[in-house]
Amino acid sequence: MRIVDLPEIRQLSLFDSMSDESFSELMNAAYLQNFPAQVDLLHEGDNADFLFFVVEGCVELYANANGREGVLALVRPVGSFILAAVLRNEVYLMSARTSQKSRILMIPAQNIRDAFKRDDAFARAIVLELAGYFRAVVKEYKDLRLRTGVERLANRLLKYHITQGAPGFVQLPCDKKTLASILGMTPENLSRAFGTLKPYGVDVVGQKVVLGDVASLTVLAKPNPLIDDPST
Amino acid sequence: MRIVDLPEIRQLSLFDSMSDESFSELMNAAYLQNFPAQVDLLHEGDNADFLFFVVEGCVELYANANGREGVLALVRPVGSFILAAVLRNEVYLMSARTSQKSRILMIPAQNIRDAFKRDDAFARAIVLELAGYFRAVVKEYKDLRLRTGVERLANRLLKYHITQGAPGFVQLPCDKKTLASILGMTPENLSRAFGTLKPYGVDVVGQKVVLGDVASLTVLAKPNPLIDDPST
DNA sequence: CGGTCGGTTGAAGCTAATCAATTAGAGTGG
DNA sequence: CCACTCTAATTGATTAGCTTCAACCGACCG
Repeated sequence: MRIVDLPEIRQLSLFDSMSDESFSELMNAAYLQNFPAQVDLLHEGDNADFLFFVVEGCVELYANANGREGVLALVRPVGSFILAAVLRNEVYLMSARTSQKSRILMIPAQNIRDAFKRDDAFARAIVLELAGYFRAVVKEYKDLRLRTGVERLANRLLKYHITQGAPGFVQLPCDKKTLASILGMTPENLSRAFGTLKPYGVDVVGQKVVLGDVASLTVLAKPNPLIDDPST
Repeated sequence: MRIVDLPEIRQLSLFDSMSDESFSELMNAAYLQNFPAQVDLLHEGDNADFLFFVVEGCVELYANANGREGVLALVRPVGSFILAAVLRNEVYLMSARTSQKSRILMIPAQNIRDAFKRDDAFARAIVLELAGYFRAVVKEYKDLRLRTGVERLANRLLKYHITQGAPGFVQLPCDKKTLASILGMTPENLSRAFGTLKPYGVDVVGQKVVLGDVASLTVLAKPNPLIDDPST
């Protein structure tokens, strides 16, 4: 948990143009810690004291209001979270908890802000990172605004299908309760949505899903690159 | 419509740390144009050829999918839009149209990207701008996920009430059809939501709203700084 | 006038959330 | 190996929230 030059961190687009000294300095101030599942790492409203990276495992970003809770995103290796709050030195807008046993890298926010002020290449890398984040949230927002629950599920399955690359097969990234929350619905509703998709060749066993008729599922889902493509 | 040193643009946090030469160069390449209401300025999926600023008037950002349309945001003077797409040199995720007669500043995307590469202060200003955008969308997303239509309307009214600073009075920023879409509901539903709020002292006449009992409206709305505060 | 447009109201239906009950699975300990 | 437990997941019944369709109202405008 000291001066670790984790190659997977060093090679992130955020850091790969950074000088060795600057990067070492950041890493010397950082903490690498293992957490069990279901540990709260930070809570919305807290001051942004650290920038986080998921090195291993999985983290849920979630939020509460009016007695309701919603999972906004899953972060998997190697992804960062709450960069915007750190840079603006404001409070977190989302809470974060480990959803599995996870290894988390924590960099003090002040060190990030110092590096941002000092290192021009780092500042530029942050721009592209933030712009990507921004576009990702806009897509999530459009997904929620413009689609029904069944459509969101269908498109999510097709997205996993493409990224996982196994023809006709999809592995869900989490339990169904969490998936439901990510998709903005209740577990009951997700269960019924899977039922609705059965005639389109979707068969679910635990976290494994068989897509028996991708063509007809695609007709139903009407995937839209401006919502579903991770790259655009 | 040539080399205009619009002071309101020059003083934006995006540009105020930029050198005079760089700023002039940007402005020399830019176009300042007047548009009537209901003109489409750009469409989602188009290449990001320009960065836009609303100098006067108002612009709606909206998106379509699955036969539905939703207004995602209103941009008023002096605000920019689609900065993320320009920086990443990708396609727009949202469409934009004038909702009133508007004066629009258009800066070619390539000039923005050049300035970003060349000017360190500009790159840093962009970071803070993008981080603010990101947080704004996250708030919109939470608003939609965690609140009912009536709650969204109540909180929006309270937000306008604060920003407009007139005790007990609110001026709606657009017609009700557009407001409904911004709030993620149908015009009919918005009309009924206003009806629901009547017992809480909300009286609507055209685009003017009287808040007769801010206290009880606040109890209903349960405003949350992590969703409603523009500053955080 | 008639026409259009923004807005409202009513009725019906759909989507999704809630509540309640049950089933299925994954450990645990005897 | 079998109960026992705990949780995830499903299913059914009900309700809430919202949309849709249709009719209607009033203001503004030719």
